[in-house]
Amino acid sequence: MKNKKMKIARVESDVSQEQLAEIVGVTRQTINLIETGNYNPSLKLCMAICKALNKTLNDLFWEE
Amino acid sequence: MKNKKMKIARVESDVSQEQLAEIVGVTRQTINLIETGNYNPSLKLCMAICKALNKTLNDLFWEE
DNA sequence: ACAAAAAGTAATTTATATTTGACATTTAGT
DNA sequence: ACTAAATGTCAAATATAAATTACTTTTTGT
Repeated sequence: MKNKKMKIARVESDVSQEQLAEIVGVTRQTINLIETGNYNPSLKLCMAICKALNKTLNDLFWEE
Repeated sequence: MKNKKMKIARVESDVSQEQLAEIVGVTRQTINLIETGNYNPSLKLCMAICKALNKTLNDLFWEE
């Protein structure tokens, strides 16, 4: 289950995986895993990513 | 940082910590930790809890 | 076409979420 | 007051998120 919404939001904000990683305090690989693989990030990390990209949890991580 | 919103939603749904734990497939202690302590649950668990309580991520876990 | 930046991926290690089991405290019903 | 259910909490073990290092592939710009 790729996270396409997060990737789109990141690209729209014009930041690279590496830049986002630095902003939220994780490594580039962690960001990449969330966008590409089946990964299960922590709530804290999800929140940090949302705030960095000016989105909410529902915007980036909610699925029906 | 207690999660009061989650506790309220759970009580409104009339389920105990133990029942919710069973529904989402974790132990009672994990549910208790989320409601009481400073805890950092996984996204998957947050989603499961939201669906069990008919709420969204923003409803239960978003903070500005 | 070429170089550089960005993205994908894998193996191993480290940090921490979650489990397990157990016990103490609080709450609700009679 | 008494009992049972629900909740709070702790220590130790296990599972897994995240870090680290390193390498390959794609994209992008010139």
